Amino acid sequence: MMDVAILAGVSHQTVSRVVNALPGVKPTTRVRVLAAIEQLGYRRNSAARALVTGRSQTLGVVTLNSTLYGPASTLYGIEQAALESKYFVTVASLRSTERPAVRQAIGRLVDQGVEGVVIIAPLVALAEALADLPTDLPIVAVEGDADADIDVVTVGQDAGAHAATAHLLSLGHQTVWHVAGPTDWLEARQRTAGWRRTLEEAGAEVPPPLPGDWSARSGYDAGRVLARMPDVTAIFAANDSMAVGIMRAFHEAGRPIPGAVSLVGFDDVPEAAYYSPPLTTIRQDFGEVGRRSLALLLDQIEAGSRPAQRHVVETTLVVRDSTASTPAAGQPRRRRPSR
Amino acid sequence: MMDVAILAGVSHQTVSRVVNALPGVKPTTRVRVLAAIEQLGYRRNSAARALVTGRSQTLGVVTLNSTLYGPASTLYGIEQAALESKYFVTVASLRSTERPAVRQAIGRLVDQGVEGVVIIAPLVALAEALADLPTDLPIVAVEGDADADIDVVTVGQDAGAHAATAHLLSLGHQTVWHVAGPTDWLEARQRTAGWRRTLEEAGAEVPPPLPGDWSARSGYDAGRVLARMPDVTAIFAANDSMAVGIMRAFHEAGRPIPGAVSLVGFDDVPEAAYYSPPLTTIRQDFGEVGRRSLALLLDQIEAGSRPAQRHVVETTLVVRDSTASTPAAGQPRRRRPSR
DNA sequence: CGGGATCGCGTGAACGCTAACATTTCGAGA
DNA sequence: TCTCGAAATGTTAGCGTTCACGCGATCCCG
Repeated sequence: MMDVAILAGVSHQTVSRVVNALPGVKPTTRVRVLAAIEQLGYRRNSAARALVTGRSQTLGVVTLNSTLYGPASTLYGIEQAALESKYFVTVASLRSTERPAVRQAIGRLVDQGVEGVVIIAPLVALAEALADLPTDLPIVAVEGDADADIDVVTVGQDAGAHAATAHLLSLGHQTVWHVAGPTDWLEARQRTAGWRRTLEEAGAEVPPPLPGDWSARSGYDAGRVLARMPDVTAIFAANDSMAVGIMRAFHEAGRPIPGAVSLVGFDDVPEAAYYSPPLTTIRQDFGEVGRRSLALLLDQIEAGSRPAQRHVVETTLVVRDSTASTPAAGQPRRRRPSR
Repeated sequence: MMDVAILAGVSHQTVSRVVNALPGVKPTTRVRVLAAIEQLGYRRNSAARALVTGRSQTLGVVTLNSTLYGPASTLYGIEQAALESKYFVTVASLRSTERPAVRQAIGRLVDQGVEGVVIIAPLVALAEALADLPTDLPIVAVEGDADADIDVVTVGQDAGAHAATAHLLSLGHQTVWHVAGPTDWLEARQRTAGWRRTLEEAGAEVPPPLPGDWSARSGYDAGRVLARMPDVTAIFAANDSMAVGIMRAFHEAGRPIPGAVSLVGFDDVPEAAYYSPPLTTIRQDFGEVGRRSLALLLDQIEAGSRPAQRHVVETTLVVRDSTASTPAAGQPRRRRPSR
């Protein structure tokens, strides 16, 4: 910066004013400084700036497994929104779902000097892990516990699960079976709860949910069990990947979907419209989740402490071909993928 | 730090020595300092440290669309490896595939003070964009151009495409059709090239490749075209998502896979084993790509300038049920997903 | 028992920038 | 022409570390 100042024949402070676009610099000197900057290829040192201003222009994102469609999409949404607001995003992946792992990840980010953190780790254990955290650190939890005293952006899991279950019931199914996600994920619990509530309200029998871990493999395992049970006519899978496994298992068992069994997934991954059959599912707007999270986080950073807020991003039921009315209406509809 | 020093009755420099685990501190004073740190909840300021050391402990990752399975997995691999080496990872997504967008993204990261950059943006335009970059910035390109004078970690696209095509030919197919990825992606070009080479070497006819954009939708569109052509018996899709769309189109057309047509994908996404039919595909080890990229980058940072290196991560052909010998051998095999 | 090597720790400066204040320059009105 | 205030620019200090020294205490060996 000093070099630029000398070359432009001004003081370093004036250079600072120019690079920060502060007022009070005569246009002629401004261009002179700009020219010097250009000539020397000067870039301001962010570390020095962060040191003196106390702001790093960096946000942290803690994510459990950024390979899954949901977290990856949310991360993408956050990053795009951060770009708009001139913030950087640094990521920290969790190695386990244990409480110390969460603390450690956040600790790492704090050490690096992030101004705030978004946690995309919808774990039950998270609420506890957040308890013993520096309270002055702005935090937003995606899919976090509503009871915790922090900002939360959440997807309408309950409403989504309700929509899925009600859709199946409205098609005439006596009840709906459920292949659940891992029980230490809040989303999984909420989807299960929404499913159960809907069945109870409809006076339908509530069969035991089958355990899954989001993977197609676990869906397949659950599907093999369900395919052996002749009275199963409707299934709500807690995500699309498991639905794929279920479809596979039923295909192998010779029980057509939706001919014999109707199936609803959750997520609406980009491929969902092209599965065989095209999958009826609950669409989540992950991009919106990312944007809202960031907005909330920036608001906290600006405004300082304030009452915790809670945003809900609603889901959409996307009806495709994996659901049909019962009793099986003869030949399955065959139509082109809708989307 | 000064507060800690005073509380422990030492100088700030001794505190620095303790937090950096440098030798030359008597064990008794070390514990005293540690106690003071604990008591005051001291954390060292990374900005100050970065300012004086000139090292930010931060790496940048430029990615095109971190929602796709490949980039997301690679990013995950890089982050995990960076964690091992005590580095942070900040991400910068590209908004377009244009050359200035790449420069801008890297510029952003440099402004933030990253020590090196991994570019996961296998674009043809990338090689050019890299040309006018600060040469002293350590860079590794994932799937970058081999001709460029930078480190490259690449997947054996050509070998993978060869394996896929040769597998189909070995099953007795006269030739293999190809649904390609976007032409501005290097990977897409290389897969197409490997496919073409294999056909030519085998003396098979080379049909025109159909264009795609990685999405299931584009695969479906291509599949609808191919399904109308009775002489098509084997297809190589440039990724698994497009293969899903192709499967859908053939299903609708009443042409069974693998009964009438054999299909091979590329990537081996986690769901591939559970599609209907389970998809024969080329597995890519994205985690390994991430690890290697990071190793190369750290090596550059340590060693300074050195001749550009080139690493190839090989692929594996995973044979499942979407491929069969021709002429169609009657009933398709039905077996449980392998994986 | 003396002297040099080693150990343990402290002092001062510097990293590159911005905030706060001080100073100069300039134009307008009396 | 002089005065005065606003605009433009400069000066100084300090952000929290680490680095390069320096200095006294301790140790070992002849």
